[in-house]
Amino acid sequence: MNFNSKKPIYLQITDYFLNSIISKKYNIGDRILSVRDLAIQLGVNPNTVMRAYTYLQDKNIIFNKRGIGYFISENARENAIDIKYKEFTNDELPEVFDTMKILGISFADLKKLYKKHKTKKSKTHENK
Amino acid sequence: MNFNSKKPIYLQITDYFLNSIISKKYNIGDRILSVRDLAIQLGVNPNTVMRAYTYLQDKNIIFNKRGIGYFISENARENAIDIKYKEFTNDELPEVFDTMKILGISFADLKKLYKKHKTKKSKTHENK
Amino acid sequence: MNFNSKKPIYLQITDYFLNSIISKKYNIGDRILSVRDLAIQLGVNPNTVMRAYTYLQDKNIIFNKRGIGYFISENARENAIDIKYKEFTNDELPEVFDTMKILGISFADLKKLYKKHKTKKSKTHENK
Amino acid sequence: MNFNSKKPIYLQITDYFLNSIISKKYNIGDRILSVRDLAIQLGVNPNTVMRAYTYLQDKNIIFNKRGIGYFISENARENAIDIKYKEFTNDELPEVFDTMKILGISFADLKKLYKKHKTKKSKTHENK
DNA sequence: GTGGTCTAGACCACC
DNA sequence: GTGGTCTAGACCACA
Repeated sequence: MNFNSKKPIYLQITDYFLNSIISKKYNIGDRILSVRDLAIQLGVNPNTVMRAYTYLQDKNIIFNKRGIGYFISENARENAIDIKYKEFTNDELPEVFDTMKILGISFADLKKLYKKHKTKKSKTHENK
Repeated sequence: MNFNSKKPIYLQITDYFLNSIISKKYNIGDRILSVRDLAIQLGVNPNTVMRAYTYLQDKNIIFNKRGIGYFISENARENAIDIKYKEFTNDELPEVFDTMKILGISFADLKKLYKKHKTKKSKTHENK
Repeated sequence: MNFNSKKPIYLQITDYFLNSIISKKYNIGDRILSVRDLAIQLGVNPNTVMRAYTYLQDKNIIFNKRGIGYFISENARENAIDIKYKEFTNDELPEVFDTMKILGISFADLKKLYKKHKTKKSKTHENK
Repeated sequence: MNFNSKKPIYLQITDYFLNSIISKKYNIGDRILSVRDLAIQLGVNPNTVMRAYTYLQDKNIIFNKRGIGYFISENARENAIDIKYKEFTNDELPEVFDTMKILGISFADLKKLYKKHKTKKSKTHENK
């Protein structure tokens, strides 16, 4: 993870977990890194990681076993998808659609931009 | 304008001007409200309005006649469109497309959401 | 406020606000002390207060006006009552009832303890 | 025993013994499971069980015969009741009564909640 | 070893 | 002036 200056680090951490859970990199019951260890690995203060974990626990994505660590919750994937989807439809999309209207961008235009984006992505993959 | 959104107020103000200029509510040479007056009208700190005006002046959207006021610049519309478009393709869209991928939302799904958004909007208009 | 060693300080702060809102010491729209000021007044670190405020904002008890401060939310009282009531019936009460059963304390006994508690309270008030 | 509750595990274990002794599931002189065995049975760290046993020994509920094991003490039941009762009247009850006052819950309301709690309990038993 | 709370203090964006 | 994020580091309870 290399941090995007824009978003707070702790939210980038939560995002990493949400995405990883959705794409099944983490599965129910998996233990995740301890607060300290993840902090060291990310070169970040434990408080920052703690903040991310607290958020995820609040949203029922992870849970804590006392003195042992944090684990992926039962319905983590469903909850993660739910959070992401709400964010998407309530925050991201309306903004995009409004901008489209103002700029006079049609849905057909959007499709072109979509294809361009996909090819760009795949190229960056090739270069690795 | 909703000042409790996540977006800084001064950016919401600049956005209002960008949009208004693009949709020709303001035209070249028009005088806009003084910092003071707009601040009062919006119930906002004059510093905040000042910041928006400075931003717009920086981007050649408005210009200042000392002691007289702020006016819409020559190429305001072109510049506004340019700013908006860059923001759209560089910041908003990639984020949206990435989220789509993670959530497994197809472009066809997006179209449905687009239509839903349009009908919702028009309904709110009718109700006014 | 003088802090109970048992409960975390930040939760005692949230509790103070919940109780104050329920008993109408704070009303909708009231501004509450700034993070810094409350921290100073309580002799506590601003982070601790911040934590309490973040919690209350999450629960829709208070909201933030950018750069201005925190204010009591629209439905603060309802939400506060809801939180307290759930805590009461889900956490506190079952424990009490279970203990009663184990110790063989009847509901009539409980009433006596209730009256005793009330008279004790009123006495402490008289002594002030 | 639910080890994810807010209560420390070692206290949940002591509670189990206190309750069992009060309800005469354990009697004077009975040997209880070794630290090791109980730890295995509960899927818990031996240190945690040890802590519970130390606590109980401190309170004269159990005693240790070196090299042999832990046994129920002479006045275990009286002591257990004493501990529970003090905890009940000094800690649990005042909290409950205070919350009642804040929420405007009368003693009559409490009775309703009491009845509801009893019927709920008996139903869960039936379903087993 | 684990997390949870807290302090002291910094820096930043925003109003 | 306001809050928001972050660091560094401490201390504690718990397993």
